Amino acid sequence: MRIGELSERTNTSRRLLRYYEEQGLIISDRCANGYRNYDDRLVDRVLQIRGLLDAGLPTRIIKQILPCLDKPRNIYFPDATPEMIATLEHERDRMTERINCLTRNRDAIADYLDAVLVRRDNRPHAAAEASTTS
DNA sequence: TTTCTTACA
DNA sequence: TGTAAGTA
Repeated sequence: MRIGELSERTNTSRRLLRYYEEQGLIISDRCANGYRNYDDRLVDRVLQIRGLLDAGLPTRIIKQILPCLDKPRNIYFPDATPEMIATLEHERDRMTERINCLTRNRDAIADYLDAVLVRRDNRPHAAAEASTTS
């Protein structure tokens, strides 16, 4: 498929797809006219890259660990250099920290929402609620 | 019409 | 990342 289709299927701009390729995150072959041609499997790969990017990983790290995250991973794991292990452990911890941070902020927002909504429900104009309660 | 590259914000 | 220009 050409870049336009991959773009639609992954909800990723053409600009970004070319950038990912430039960073070595994905590859493509070229048609006679110079147009990029992508394998169907790139759809999942791009989605995975976006997920990693959302998780806060920089593209240079993603480029390193992407091959470690491929499907038939557990069977063959020859890509376990000490450096790679260290990188993965570091990123794993970073993600955990990020998750904790997100959790705290989500809870803070949830608490605020609860307080605001409860107060609103207890207001006098809430006739139904008031009569039922008293 | 779609894609390409390069360059600027 | 988006957008513009000039092509093929």
